[in-house]
Amino acid sequence: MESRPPMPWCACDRAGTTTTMTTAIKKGPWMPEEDLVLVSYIHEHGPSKWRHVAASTGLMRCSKSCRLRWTNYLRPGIRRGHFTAREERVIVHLHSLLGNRWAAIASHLPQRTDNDIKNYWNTHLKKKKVVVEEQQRAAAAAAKRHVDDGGITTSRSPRLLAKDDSYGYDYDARPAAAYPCTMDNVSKPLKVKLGCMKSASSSSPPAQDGSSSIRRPFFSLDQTSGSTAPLPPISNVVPQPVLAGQGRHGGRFFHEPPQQQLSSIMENWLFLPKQQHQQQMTASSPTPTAAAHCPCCFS
DNA sequence: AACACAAGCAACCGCTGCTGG
DNA sequence: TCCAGCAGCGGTTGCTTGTGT
Repeated sequence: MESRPPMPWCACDRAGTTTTMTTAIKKGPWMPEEDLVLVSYIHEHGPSKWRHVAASTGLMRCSKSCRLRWTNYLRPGIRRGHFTAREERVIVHLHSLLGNRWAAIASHLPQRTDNDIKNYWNTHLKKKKVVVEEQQRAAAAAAKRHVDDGGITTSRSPRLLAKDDSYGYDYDARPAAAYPCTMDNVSKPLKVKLGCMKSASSSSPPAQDGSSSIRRPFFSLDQTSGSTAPLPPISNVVPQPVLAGQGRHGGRFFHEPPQQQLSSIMENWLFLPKQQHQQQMTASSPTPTAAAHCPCCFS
């Protein structure tokens, strides 16, 4: 193995490449104060030019760290915590199609970050997948024995299996504890770590279910919370996307509404049994246009 | 109550590809 | 056309928290 000098994580780690970064780059968990600085800067200038963000804010963080913190944690509209049954199914199906292309998968779940999905896959779904595959193998072996014995067997497509509850419990019966899409992401750690939120009771413990006990953050980037946030609509803060999934400015986190919800075609494909789906596609789309956008018909 | 182990997740790392000079 | 800089992406790490003994 050829030994190379370790590559700097990002450009601002390189000695001498910036004039302002004369001190060590800070690593590790972000402090609430840093979050505030970053959010304030992005509020003013927008989430771009990450190198300038790092340099201008005085944060001793490299540009990548700033970008990651924003995209994975501070960005408004992201949902954290419990994944719903539907989200799980989407992830499982898209992963079977796309593999570990987390950003592509995340583009169909715009409230989730690729990092979140990746973590969720690695910690939850991968294990489930192994269990399911083992069950399928066992079932297939049993069916084969049945056929060998002269019996009748039926096959089920993976899609049918997924439409059922193949994981052994009823997803939809589980409570969907939606994490509020607010700047609680910032205010919660602020409250917990600094205890500086006037609106939060000093004696109340942090929310355990992912929801926040903070009644009114003193600022918010959330459009839907109806808070008295002094910030403009996020459309003013966040530059409108170019084309989803295209290139580095593909706006993977800032998709327009068509990406914010699954398209009907995609929903169709994900959640309907295959035969039913194909019948529907054939009936409803005499032209190949719709089918051309359907992953299974397309392939 | 204390310790060990496991799980979850935020952040780091480095490669890749796009853009503009 | 080439090259440097920048941002995106996926893999990995290590810290924190939860759970069992």
